[in-house]
Amino acid sequence: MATSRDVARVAGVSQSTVSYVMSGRRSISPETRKRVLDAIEQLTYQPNAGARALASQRTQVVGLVVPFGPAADTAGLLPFIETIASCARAEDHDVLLVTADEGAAGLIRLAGRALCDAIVLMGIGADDARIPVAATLSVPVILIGVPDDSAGLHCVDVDFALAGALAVDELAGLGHDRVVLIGHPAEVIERDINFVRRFQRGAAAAAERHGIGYSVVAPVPPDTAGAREAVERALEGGGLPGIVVPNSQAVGPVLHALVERGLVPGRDISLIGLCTDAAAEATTPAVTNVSLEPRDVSRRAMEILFRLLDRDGDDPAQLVELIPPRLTRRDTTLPAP
Amino acid sequence: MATSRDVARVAGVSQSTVSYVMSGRRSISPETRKRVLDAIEQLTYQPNAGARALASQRTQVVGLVVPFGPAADTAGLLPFIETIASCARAEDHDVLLVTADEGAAGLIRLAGRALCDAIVLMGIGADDARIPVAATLSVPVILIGVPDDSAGLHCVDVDFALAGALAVDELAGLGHDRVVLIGHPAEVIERDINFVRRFQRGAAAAAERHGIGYSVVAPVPPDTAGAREAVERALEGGGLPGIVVPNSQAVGPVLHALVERGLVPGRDISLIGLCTDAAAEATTPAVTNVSLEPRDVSRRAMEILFRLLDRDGDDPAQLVELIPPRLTRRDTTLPAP
DNA sequence: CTGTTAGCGCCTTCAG
DNA sequence: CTGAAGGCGCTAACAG
Repeated sequence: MATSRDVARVAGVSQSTVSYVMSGRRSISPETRKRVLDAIEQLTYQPNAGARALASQRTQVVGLVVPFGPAADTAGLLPFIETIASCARAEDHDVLLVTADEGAAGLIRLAGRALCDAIVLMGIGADDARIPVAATLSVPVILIGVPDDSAGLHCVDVDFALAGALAVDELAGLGHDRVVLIGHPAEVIERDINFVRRFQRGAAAAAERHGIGYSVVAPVPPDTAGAREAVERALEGGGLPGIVVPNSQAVGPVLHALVERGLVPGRDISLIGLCTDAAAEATTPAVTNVSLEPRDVSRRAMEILFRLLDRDGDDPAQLVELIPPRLTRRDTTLPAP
Repeated sequence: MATSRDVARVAGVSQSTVSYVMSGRRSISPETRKRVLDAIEQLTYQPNAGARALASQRTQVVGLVVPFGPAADTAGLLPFIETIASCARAEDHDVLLVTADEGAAGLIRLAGRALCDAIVLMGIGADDARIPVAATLSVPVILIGVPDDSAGLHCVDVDFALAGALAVDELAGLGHDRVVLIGHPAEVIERDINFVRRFQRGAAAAAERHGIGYSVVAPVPPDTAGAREAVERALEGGGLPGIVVPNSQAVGPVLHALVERGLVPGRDISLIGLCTDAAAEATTPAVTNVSLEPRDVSRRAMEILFRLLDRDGDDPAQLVELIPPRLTRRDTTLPAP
């Protein structure tokens, strides 16, 4: 495997000149520059990442801590990972994947061994033991998700309170005089992910504003039986509530359970899901949804992270950035009155 | 950040002794050993990954090339990634994630810059341009998936031919006199992933063995309309065929479309899906399935990879390893006659 | 504009 | 059983 010294020899220059040609950190005459580039091509030279990291103190790697394991959001994770990887590559960085089961130790390892220049931390709990550790690391950290106390770390997330409000506003506008949240799965509630509360708070506040009823059915196992029972309980209050399902997994089963009872969403009753647009379009019928956009959130997170890495760019002023979701009317809400 | 020299100074030994204590590559007296370990703890020393890689020529990193992008298997990927990450950690390695859109250049980068010691390559096409490149790299490569020509590289995959046979055997045993494959989505066929053909070949051969009819409906968009039309065409042949859906995404919609037509799977007709057990249990009703086990495949792939990395272990004899799937009877196949 | 030089932090042979 | 020393390949002062 060729080294920069080999390149230097072939090009008839000093090794440091090769380095400078590659980094562009000082001006090089067109001729030598060309000789070096030719030699690089001829030898198919590529710089050794370890050596470069050692000398420059920068790895060009972003550590990504993903919430795999039992409580993983079994599918919703991929768009995050994909977007983060592609944003990283766009800035000439790679992504080192670490699973959350290492806990805070994983963070310490990433930073302590200089495996990466920056860390993206996902699956944030309301009271996450990793946050205080993350705050002391020698590398910038961005959280995807918002803990109760972010300890001075930057966070990005969907504005779940707004999401709740959007859903309830829509249902109130359609004439429903009460709304029911067919809630999050047990595991999410147990892990005390903050967005559950944020969503519910936003929804409840909106309901109050509109002077309509508000209740929650949770937890809901995302299967047929769980959905049936949840629907049962949702309908108990009498009348025809507007239903909100803030749980991708449960949207399908809930739709099903309604149809089973002879209630056709979009004709007899309204249902709004909290899920990506792609997921919303895949159900039958397509569900009116408030969209989470993992790609937008990830992109913004990476923007902030790279701003943090550039010493000359100012730190983003806001510590917590909430990406506004949007509501898209599809086939499961009543026609406008 | 503490270095091994700091540790050496605190412990009152030479720097190389620190190194030997950590690697265990030569015997150290219990006392010095303890002094060193204490110093390490006191300084919370962690070795610098770049320096170690530079000196030892080993990065302790596995490169993972995933088929993100338009044609990604939108959810089925996660279990692979998760298992690969956890197997890597079990061998004290990390995972560097690279997306397939870099193509062969990504492989060259991974190996050429010494970013990793080994590569796992996923999303293998029947005639994949990356294979010949991968075969020339300076690091071991394992393919998850089987190309037409593996160029001497090791591969692991599900035994799709056996999967097809299992499904058809079961349907024949239940008395169906013809089977219909409601096939793979267009994108998979276009990319010419090998397993489509392998599955169909296995299924067709089994049908012939049993002397029953065999036909394929494809491509099938994994949505309601696509499923409806596919079911329509599947039923055209007359009688009640046994249906096989070798496409996780399509199982739900196809079930739906059948029910819409008044055909209850498990009572009026048989349907077998090709999907993970988890996915099979999540449908309504739970679908009899031939299971793909991404975790088993990934685990085996990592076993082989680490065998390839240990110079003393012999290379696995077989270049291509096919993991046998298994059929689990659930609620969408007719009771045994 | 270019070359020389001193490390970056660790591994590993060689001496003792 | 331990130390000293050279080098892994590159970056970034420091000299011209």
